[in-house]
Amino acid sequence: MAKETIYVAIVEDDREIRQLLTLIIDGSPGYACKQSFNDCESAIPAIEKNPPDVLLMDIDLPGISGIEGVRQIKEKQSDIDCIMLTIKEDDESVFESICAGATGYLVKDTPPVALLEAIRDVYNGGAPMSASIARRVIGSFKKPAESPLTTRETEILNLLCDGENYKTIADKLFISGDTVRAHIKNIYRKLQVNSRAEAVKKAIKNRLV
Amino acid sequence: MAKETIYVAIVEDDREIRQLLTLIIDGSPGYACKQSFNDCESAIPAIEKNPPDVLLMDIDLPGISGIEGVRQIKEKQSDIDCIMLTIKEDDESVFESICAGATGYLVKDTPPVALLEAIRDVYNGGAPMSASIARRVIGSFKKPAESPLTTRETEILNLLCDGENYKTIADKLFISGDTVRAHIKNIYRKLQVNSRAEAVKKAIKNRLV
DNA sequence: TCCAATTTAACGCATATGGGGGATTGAAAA
DNA sequence: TTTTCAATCCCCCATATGCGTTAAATTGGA
Repeated sequence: MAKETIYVAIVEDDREIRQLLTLIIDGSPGYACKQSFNDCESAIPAIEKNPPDVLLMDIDLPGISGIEGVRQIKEKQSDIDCIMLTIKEDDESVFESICAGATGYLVKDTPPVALLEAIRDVYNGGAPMSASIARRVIGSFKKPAESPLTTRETEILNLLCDGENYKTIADKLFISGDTVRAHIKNIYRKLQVNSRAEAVKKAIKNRLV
Repeated sequence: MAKETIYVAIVEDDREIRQLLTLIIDGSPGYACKQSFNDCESAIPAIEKNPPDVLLMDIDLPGISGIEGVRQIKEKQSDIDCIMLTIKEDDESVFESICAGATGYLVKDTPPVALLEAIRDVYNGGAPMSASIARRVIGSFKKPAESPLTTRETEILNLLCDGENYKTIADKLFISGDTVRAHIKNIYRKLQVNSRAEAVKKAIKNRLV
């Protein structure tokens, strides 16, 4: 399995980096750089005609961004594994890329051997990420330690998120509807919202539920 | 930096695996197995007194589960990096573990060298994951390709999630309030909900917004 | 070219919701 | 001991919401 050649395509606007990447890939047995491009505009139609196994995509490109490029390519050719190359690893770029369909995310100073490993990894069904990026992704799942809400309020917020109305919440908690209303008023005040929809949104986004 | 010794603790109920892990770790320069335990009940107080750098936690334990164990340990000692060891890699276990505070997630047949790498990686701020698990985590960010909603409905759903009322939605889209209501009825039918709260919840959870 | 889906629009009605006010109890903190 | 806060309960009221029903214009395929 590790013997077959993985075909790679590169989209990178810096000529030196592009040539360096091509050299690394073509110079390693089991890897071949099929195509390389300056920008998404030329890459997208060419890749559609001649799809690689793995695509290395620079995130910062003139014209169509790497993120948008991945989005368009994955739309049509979901079987191509895309690895983003980046210098900036700010949250937005990382998560936007992932949402767009990227399966790997490497910082540009990744050493050649790690780059080749990442290509192999993504080809074999993995999702290679630089250490700090993996930590960031994992971290986005953790719920914030402290909530401004009391336990009772959190309990009610949960039922609120399920679309229960005041009466059914009251019945489930064995309290009066007016008490439920009182709690909900406090919840809204603490979350700084003034409707159920906003409360639900904030609750889910902030992982209060 | 790579010279200092990383102190590891192990919680694993299978005696053979536990001894094997201990041997691997203690037999490798730069690693030391500080403590090992059968179960969380004995591990939690001991770890609190004598905290390791990295904790290897079996997910399937009698009594307190590995996930719950990590939750309790991270509550008090958030600086300990926890790596889950597992045979099952079903979605619930993976995501529950991550939410509980685990930063790494390895399948049990991970080769010794990869295990040591993972320990080093997590110690250096990474988040080591087996290939299939990383892919799963990344995959959870991708929005489902097809939504049952039309573009107009999605547009309205977005405003709905922001807590806008019918009138303001109507104004923003330059249509009548009744039309907004009509769209929302269709949205509710397609999402199989019957309140705004449920719609918002489903929209966010299914990444329709 | 015609059908199906989408988008637009309207009316009536029962109920849920959100905002305002005020009050009591018990427990925990200062 | 006093005071704060959580949790409980009550009232009024304007408006938003959800449901049923109907129907036009538009659009995109088949």
